Amino acid sequence: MGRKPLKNDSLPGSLDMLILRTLSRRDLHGYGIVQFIQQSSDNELLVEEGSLYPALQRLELNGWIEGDWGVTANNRRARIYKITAAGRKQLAVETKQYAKLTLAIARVMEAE
Amino acid sequence: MGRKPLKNDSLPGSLDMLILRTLSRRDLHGYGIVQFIQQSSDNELLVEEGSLYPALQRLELNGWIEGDWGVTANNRRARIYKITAAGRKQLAVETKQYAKLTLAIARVMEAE
DNA sequence: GCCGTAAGCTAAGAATTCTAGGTATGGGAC
DNA sequence: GTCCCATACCTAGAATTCTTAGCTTACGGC
Repeated sequence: MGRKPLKNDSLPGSLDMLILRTLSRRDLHGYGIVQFIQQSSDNELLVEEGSLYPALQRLELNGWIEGDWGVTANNRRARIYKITAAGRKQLAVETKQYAKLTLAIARVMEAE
Repeated sequence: MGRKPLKNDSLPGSLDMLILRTLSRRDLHGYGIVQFIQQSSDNELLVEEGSLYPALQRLELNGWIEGDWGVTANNRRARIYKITAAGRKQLAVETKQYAKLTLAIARVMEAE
């Protein structure tokens, strides 16, 4: 099927929320975050690594996530990220904001 | 109430769709498009003029809308835009894409 | 030993938005 | 008549985010 995955440039600004939400479930490394988002979106969302790593740095700078070097299940060296308390608050804020925004857009799209 | 309108930087990429959708209902000038989006979104979406006019130029360059100088109901000189056939096709494409994207995001947000 | 894959990273460019200005003019208040 | 507000258009520059297109390291199977 012609199911090209959507790049996230269709909707910038949602990447932070997706990462925070992913980490709110379990600690994970960058590569794993990409895979989780891809799989849980039914292979429709593709996060480029060139978007991901800068995003992780952004989030860490803001104190919303914390990364430490560790080892994955496959015995690979990786930077394991976990969400902070501030990150959970931020996730709540962004989730709410996103809902408001998509509702507003839906209103415009459906107006007479 | 503290109802600050959302700027559209929360969701870039949706502006073109909103403009096309607005013009798919009636011909309108830029200022009127801003007002329509604001009102139909219940005052939650605020399109800055610095975003709008470049967007209109983009859309016209792509052949999705056409503008002509005219006069508004208030006897003001204004550039009246109308959507083209290609613009309607593009609107359909973007609407579909947007639905796909928000569905994919919802899946990630709700995954276990 | 080789190679594919997991895993991390960066630089340069493209695209879109905001900020913060500017211009022009119609109509109402005075 | 003059002033001012709202309507209406526009642009330049900065900021942000994303993509493209690379590079690097190291595990484990063959």
